[in-house]
Amino acid sequence: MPSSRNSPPDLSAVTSRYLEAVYYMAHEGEVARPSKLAEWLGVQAPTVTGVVQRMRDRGYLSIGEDRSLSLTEAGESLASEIVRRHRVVERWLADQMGMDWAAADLEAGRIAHFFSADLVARLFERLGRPITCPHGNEIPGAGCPPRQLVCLADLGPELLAPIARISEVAEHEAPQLLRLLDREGLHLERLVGVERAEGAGAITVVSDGHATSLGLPAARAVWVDVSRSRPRARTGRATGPGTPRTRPQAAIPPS
Amino acid sequence: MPSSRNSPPDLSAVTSRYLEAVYYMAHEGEVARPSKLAEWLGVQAPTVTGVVQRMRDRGYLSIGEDRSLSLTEAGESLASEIVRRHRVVERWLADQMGMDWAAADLEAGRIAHFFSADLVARLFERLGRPITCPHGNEIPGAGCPPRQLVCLADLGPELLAPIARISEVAEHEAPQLLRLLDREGLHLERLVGVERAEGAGAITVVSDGHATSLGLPAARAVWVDVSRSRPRARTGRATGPGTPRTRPQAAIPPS
DNA sequence: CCTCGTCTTTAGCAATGCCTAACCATAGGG
DNA sequence: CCCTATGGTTAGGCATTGCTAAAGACGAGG
Repeated sequence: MPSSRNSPPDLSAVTSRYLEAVYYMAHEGEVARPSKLAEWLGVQAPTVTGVVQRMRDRGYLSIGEDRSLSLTEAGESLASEIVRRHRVVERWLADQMGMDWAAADLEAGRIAHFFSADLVARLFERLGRPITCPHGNEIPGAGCPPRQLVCLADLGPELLAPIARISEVAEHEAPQLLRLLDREGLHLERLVGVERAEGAGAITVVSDGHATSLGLPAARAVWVDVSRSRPRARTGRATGPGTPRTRPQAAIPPS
Repeated sequence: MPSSRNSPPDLSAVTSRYLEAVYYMAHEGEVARPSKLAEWLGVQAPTVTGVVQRMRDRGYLSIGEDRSLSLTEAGESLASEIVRRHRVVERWLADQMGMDWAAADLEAGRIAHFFSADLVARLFERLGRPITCPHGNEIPGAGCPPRQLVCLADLGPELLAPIARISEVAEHEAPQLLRLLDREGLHLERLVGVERAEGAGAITVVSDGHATSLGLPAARAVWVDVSRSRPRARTGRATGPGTPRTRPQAAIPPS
């Protein structure tokens, strides 16, 4: 029993990060490209070329005619396990270690790759089998019930709906957005509506009488669950039982 | 602000592990040698030569005439911070994640290097500022009160003393020892005494009427705190208040 | 003294992952 | 039609961390 180092190396941390990044982009409807990866990971373009080619040779992803990257079935399955780890660990950091979203996401991205499957399973159980990460992205395999997500940029003016998720990509690219949302009280589960001025390139988010202006990129990063929406009373009183489309929803954040 | 990768590389995980291993050996009175490191780390000897030379060139350790390795002041200080991380994380894994000692030690050794200082500090606080790792080794900088440790192989027959620590080196080299101790009820804080047969190469550990035979290597791995010892009643009744040298000590392990 | 075994180092190679410099290719603008 | 900007790749290094094979060093035994 001399060695334990000769086995074909599992996923390296770097490869895992590439898989994770491509997964996020693909699942947000973006086209994953080498340049985006380079920016996401903070490395130079040629580095990406090399790693991506190795990943292609190993069957984790394919490179399209137009240089777009898409995960193979094997890569997708590996990536979703990686994302699962990331989000479970992130949940722990945010819920039990008291870290803010941005810090928890960053730290989880660094350390989660090294956690054993056993430890992740224990964390998952002890956290009460959470179904999303702290900012609402689903934990793969955790049985998240179906949601109908619409970003604020696309939310019609006649609905109030609870904030359900902050895009992973936006969070990565603009962590200050998280701080803004926090300052403005726009937390998960908060019931919000949207108003638009003529071609202003921005929307106004209204919640409980408080209004906040968001630029379009930010408005595309915040998603509400319209399967739990209610019609919006234009007067500001939003609590009349007027045809609640689904179960009523408290406007206070949980716990 | 284009780059954040050009800075002089911090300690790599591998270098950290080398520092940690040398630290353990030095603090257990062993002479750290390349061959021991190779075994400890599960790599081949030439690999050790290379890494150790690099570490010497960077001023982390010095290589003696006789090939013995000793940490420099800088190396010692880095190592104690690494050990601190390891033991804090280990404590978390054992206390809150329900992992057994062997698994917690292994996992901590793999993941602790990647935890940010901030996260380690948060863990430390939330664990109630523990002063030792789960098997009694001091957490550097945690203010462990002074102890007078003696290994079972050296414990006189006239004393009962509480088990205070299981050697890190022994644990690494013979994890099955931990399972044995657990099976036999020899937990931390358990009051034990020792009996010897003539040159048997083994001792008998007696605790509360229960006796366990330990070989010498194992007997050298288990340490008791004689600053909390009491004289031993030869009859087997060990609970008379006969001149308790210090505060009395319950024989039950804590929670 | 020779030999064997153990420990260590040298030499040489490979995989990862990072970089810079330079080259290619394609899409627009003029 | 050319020129340039953008995005990629190729070429060529470098550091780290592993490996094997082989050589040196040293002590214990015959």
